[in-house]
Amino acid sequence: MAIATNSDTTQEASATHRAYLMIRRMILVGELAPGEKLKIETLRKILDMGGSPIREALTLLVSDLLVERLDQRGFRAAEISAHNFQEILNLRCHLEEIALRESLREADHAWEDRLVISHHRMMREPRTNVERFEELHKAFHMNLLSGSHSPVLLKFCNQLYDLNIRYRYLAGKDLSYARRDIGKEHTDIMNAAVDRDVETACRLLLDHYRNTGAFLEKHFSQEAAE
Amino acid sequence: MAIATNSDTTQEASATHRAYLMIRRMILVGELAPGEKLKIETLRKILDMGGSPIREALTLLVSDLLVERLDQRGFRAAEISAHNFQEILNLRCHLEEIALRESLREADHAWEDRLVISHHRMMREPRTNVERFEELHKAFHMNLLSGSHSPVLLKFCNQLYDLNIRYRYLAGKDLSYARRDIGKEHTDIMNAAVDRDVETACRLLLDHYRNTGAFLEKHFSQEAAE
DNA sequence: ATATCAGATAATATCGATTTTCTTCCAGAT
DNA sequence: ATCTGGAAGAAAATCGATATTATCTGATAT
Repeated sequence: MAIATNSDTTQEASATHRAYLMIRRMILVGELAPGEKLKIETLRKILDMGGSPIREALTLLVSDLLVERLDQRGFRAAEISAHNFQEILNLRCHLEEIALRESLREADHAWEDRLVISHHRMMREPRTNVERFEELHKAFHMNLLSGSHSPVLLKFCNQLYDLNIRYRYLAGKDLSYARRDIGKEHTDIMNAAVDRDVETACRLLLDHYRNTGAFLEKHFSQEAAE
Repeated sequence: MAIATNSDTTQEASATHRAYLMIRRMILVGELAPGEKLKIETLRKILDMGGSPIREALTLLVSDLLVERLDQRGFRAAEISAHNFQEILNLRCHLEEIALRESLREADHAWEDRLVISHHRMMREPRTNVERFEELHKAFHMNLLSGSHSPVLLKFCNQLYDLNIRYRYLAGKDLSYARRDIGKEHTDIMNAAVDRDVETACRLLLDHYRNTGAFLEKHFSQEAAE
């Protein structure tokens, strides 16, 4: 749940956890394509470990909805679809609004600090390292909600965030933030949140998501038409 | 996702799936107490299989929030708390309302058939076999939402349903339906749903949950006071 | 030509054993 | 008396091998 700020998490911890992080990353950024068969043997060679941690990592990813399990025929990267994209976007808007309202209601001093810091870090990060920026971007959005005392709700939001970001990667790393002034949007959201202006914060947050959503949707339609 | 109507699912399928169903059941009905350590070796003997399927089943249950994984110290049944109970109840109300509205918006003929049938089966079932009744009860509630074309949302509702039912079992099998006319409540909900009366259906459904919630809450407080 | 079946092949699922990691408990030092 | 260090034991995590199950291929029958 915690958003790691340094990325060498991959070195330590258990084989299962390493496998989980690496496979998850590969699916999110599209190195493993949607629908692609995930063979244990292949992954074993890539990750250099036994089958058990691989299987366990894949099992974890199944419940993240990033991997699908086929009866007794192994695993594959989850399929994508325009419908699924819309569903994720829609659910995210619903759940994050609930979480944001609760977060602002419960928010304390520590929450405000976390929010400001993560905003600052995100703004300072150059867009050159896309994955690094996305990590900070996610941290900011999750911190926005982190005042909420609903771990389950936060878990759902976290999951949906990842599912969504995957579509963003698949649409192409470069074009994601081309047009809009993303920086200002984030700052406005943060300010409304810090002011505890619930209605404005919710409106801005949902607009933020829906705009990105509409943008990506357009991209997918173009792609489908080609 | 499909609600099995016959319960001998336990015999067929993979070892992993059997382990999953059995451990899940044991946690839901309270045979495995909240916080209880789930040792692989112990479960191996009980379920008579190797460690791998057990681990995999436990991993699946972690994402159902029915099992907690402790760093490198194995698994245990998820803890319970009044706060967690309230969170589940609250989230359920939010999510099921979203799902019900969508379900009624999209509902077709097949949905209506499913709903009526599952209602009928639930009403016919004697309360003597609690687990069997709970299965049908769940099927009814899930069918209510099943018109929705949001598999992710339905998955969340399904998960939350299980988390909630666990508290009901823990509160004591007998007293769950003591006072209210549960039958009528369900029938009223179904009728409003079939009439596509969205507002009434939502109101009745949420009242239904909140009443049961308040009842259980009272029970837990009493228990805590003892 | 198409469909069906059997054998061969490949991949998964599962097991039993090994390695690693935590926990406990006791001796010795402060 | 309390704290620290370090074995011994228990448990989890992981590996390599085996048993199962699905898939592919080609031959035969329709």
